Amino acid sequence: MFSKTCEHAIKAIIFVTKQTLEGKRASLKTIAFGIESPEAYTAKILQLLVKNEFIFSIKGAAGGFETDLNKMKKLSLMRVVEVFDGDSIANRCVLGLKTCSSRNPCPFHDKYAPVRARLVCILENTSIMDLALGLIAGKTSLKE
Amino acid sequence: MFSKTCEHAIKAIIFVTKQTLEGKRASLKTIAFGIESPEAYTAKILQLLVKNEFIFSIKGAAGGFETDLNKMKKLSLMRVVEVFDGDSIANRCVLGLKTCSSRNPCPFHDKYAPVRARLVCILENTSIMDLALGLIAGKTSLKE
DNA sequence: GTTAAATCGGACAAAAATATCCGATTTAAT
DNA sequence: ATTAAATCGGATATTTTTGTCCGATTTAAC
Repeated sequence: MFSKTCEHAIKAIIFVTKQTLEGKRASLKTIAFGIESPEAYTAKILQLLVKNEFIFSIKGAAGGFETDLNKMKKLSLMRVVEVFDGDSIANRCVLGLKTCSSRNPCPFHDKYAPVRARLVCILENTSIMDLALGLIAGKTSLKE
Repeated sequence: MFSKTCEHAIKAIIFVTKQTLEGKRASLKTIAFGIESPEAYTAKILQLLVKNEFIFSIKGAAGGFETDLNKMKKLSLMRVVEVFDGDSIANRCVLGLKTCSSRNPCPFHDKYAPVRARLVCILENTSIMDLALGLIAGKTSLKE
């Protein structure tokens, strides 16, 4: 559903938010270990999260990454997904047709449309904070 | 959602079913043109469809591909997807965790589970014949 | 100021997915 | 039997995605 890059990004921002909630600054190493993703690749993804102002970084000794908790309450999963995977979740035809729409639908369009609408709705109404809180509560996990 | 290979496969089997409904045998060329997919790649995919007994091929001059219409009434989209993409649609964790399940969920698992269940239900209850009939009725399209 | 821990950014590498090529084989039509 | 249209199957090529490397830069701590 999401690209691997997007998966890493989602896990990373949830992890950093969790750390911030716990009063800890998260280093690249800690993050990569915490979400079981390759360190170098994770570094690249964190840079993108910083560039998009989803998280911020502190350079120098004892530096790392943090989030703005109030921002995370408002930031939807949808916004993060859009940055990494564009609008493919919401718009791309499941059979790959360029011009597929309700006016010119592919054979599966009408059956899939309500599922997609529901998915988009959930993505828009789920905040990163929601996901981080579930993690802190021990109800969910980012690792095997 | 589906791999490109799976997309081509779905379009191909719908197209062949439409042709069979119209009393025409479909050649590779006709199919590739009709679903706007690369000819050589489509040939490969048709072979897989044949091997899985979703369609059958007639060799020699004036040969091509056909489907068993009664079979297409019963064949669900889900079965086709499973052959090409495995059970990833129904089971793979959206964040890529190996052991994600309702017992050990990733942060998004519980929110996504009902959407996935609905999707699987629709895939299982949509037959290839359903999709081919929509195409014949001119309500849907396989090309831009 | 020096040091060391950390991010930053661009080039590069590996792996997976997508797609092509081409000769071999089959077989319907004549 | 011959021909020609078509599938079959394995090797290969291209493209995209995923992931790595490494030197440059920043900056907090001492």
